[in-house]
Amino acid sequence: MSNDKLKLFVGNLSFNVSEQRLQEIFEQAGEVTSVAIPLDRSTGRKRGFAFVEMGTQVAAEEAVKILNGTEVDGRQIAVNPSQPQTRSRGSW
DNA sequence: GTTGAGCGC
Repeated sequence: MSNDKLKLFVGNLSFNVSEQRLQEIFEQAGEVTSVAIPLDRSTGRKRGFAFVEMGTQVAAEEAVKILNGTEVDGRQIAVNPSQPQTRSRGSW
C-alpha cells in the first residue's frame, strides 16, 4: 500500500544545498509544489534538513524511491514522507 | 548534522 502524504522530509542534508537546488532534484520525480528549509528559530542557522511538497502523491513516492540516498554536494540525502507537524500543544 | 512554523516560565 502507498498512502503517504504529499509532504516529504529530507534529512542528512548538506548545508551547502538550497531550496532551489532541492526543487530541481525533486522535479526529477514529479511535480514539485513547494520546497522549504527550516532554520533554527533560536539561532537562525540551518539544521541540516528540509521539507518538500509534491503536486501529487505518486510524485512523492517516486521522489522517495529515486532521490532517497542521492548524493548531493558530497552528502547522501534521506527522503521520507513527513510526519504531522508535531507542535507541542497547538494542534487543537 | 534529521520532523518545520509562536515557545518563553
